Amino acid sequence: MLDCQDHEVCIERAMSEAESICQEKGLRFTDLRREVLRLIWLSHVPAKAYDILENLKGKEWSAKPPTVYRALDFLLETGLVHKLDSINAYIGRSHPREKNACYFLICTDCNEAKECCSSELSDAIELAWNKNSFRPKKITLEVFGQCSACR
Amino acid sequence: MLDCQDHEVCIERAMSEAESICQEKGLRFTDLRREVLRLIWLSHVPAKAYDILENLKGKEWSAKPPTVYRALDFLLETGLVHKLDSINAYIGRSHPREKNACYFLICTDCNEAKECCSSELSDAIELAWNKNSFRPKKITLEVFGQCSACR
DNA sequence: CAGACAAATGTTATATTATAACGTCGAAGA
DNA sequence: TCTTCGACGTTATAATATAACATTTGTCTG
Repeated sequence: MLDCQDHEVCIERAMSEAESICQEKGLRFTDLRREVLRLIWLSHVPAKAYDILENLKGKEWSAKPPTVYRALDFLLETGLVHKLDSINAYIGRSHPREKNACYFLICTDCNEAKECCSSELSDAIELAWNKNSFRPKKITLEVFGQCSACR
Repeated sequence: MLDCQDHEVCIERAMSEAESICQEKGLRFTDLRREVLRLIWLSHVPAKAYDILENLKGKEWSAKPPTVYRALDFLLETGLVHKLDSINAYIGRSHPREKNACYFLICTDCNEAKECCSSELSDAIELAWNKNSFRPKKITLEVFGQCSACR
């Protein structure tokens, strides 16, 4: 389900974009945060916190749960990753500078997740919520099904 | 945020509809399942599994986690409740006979959740996914924000 | 550069959410 | 009646996440 031609290139682009964003915002992109972000991008399926934790062990970090969760909090706040609530997993954000709400197609066969940022859809959603006189702050939209590769 | 005039009436309608549905489908609506469903409806905010567990204790049940989770599994499968993945909580389903996907507006102030079944919205979603040649099976759409009562 | 402060990380413990595995019992059908 | 299967009891543990406090490191200021 991956769209990119060369995932290595894709990861490097994401990493260097993260560098710039942190620099611009005056945030500290520490080795730990860098490594956690890289591990998330390296995974071809959304990464679970405790899997990241396992991957950190044996490297230079004293990896305990808070180690990972704090890095994840930073990455989420900075907009560098998304959390998929329905599966408790984390995925790299392809366009971290864009404010658009994103949606996810999660394949129940191969477990890959595709990030979608159709504004067409977010417009429909905004409209529907306005009718309910509800002021949306955060949208969780996760669709489970079968991706084209798995049909 | 509750729409109903008299929540007691609302609960009784939900309970008796659940009775009919189980009878029609030949499913056993046991006392435990009945009580768990009632506890979910009694809560004015989405009910957490371990809160339900606490409420079962002191009644006639030997309440352990599996007691509750098994009842919840039954209610979910039978379509009598929804699970809100983003907050790990359960809410009664207002129209258990309808197949429509439902969406939720969750107020970050009062914690109440409103169930919405706008087909307009689900159509927009279906369409968008079709463009991605993705075959949806289950949709999780949960919107956090401020409800009209809390403005 | 020293000192002070804040932010990041280390560490220990525990909270919260959920399921596996196996035993017992009773309702419903053969 | 027998038997079978589903529901529930019970014990244990897995999986996800955070609280609270200690220590280290980076940065700013003088």
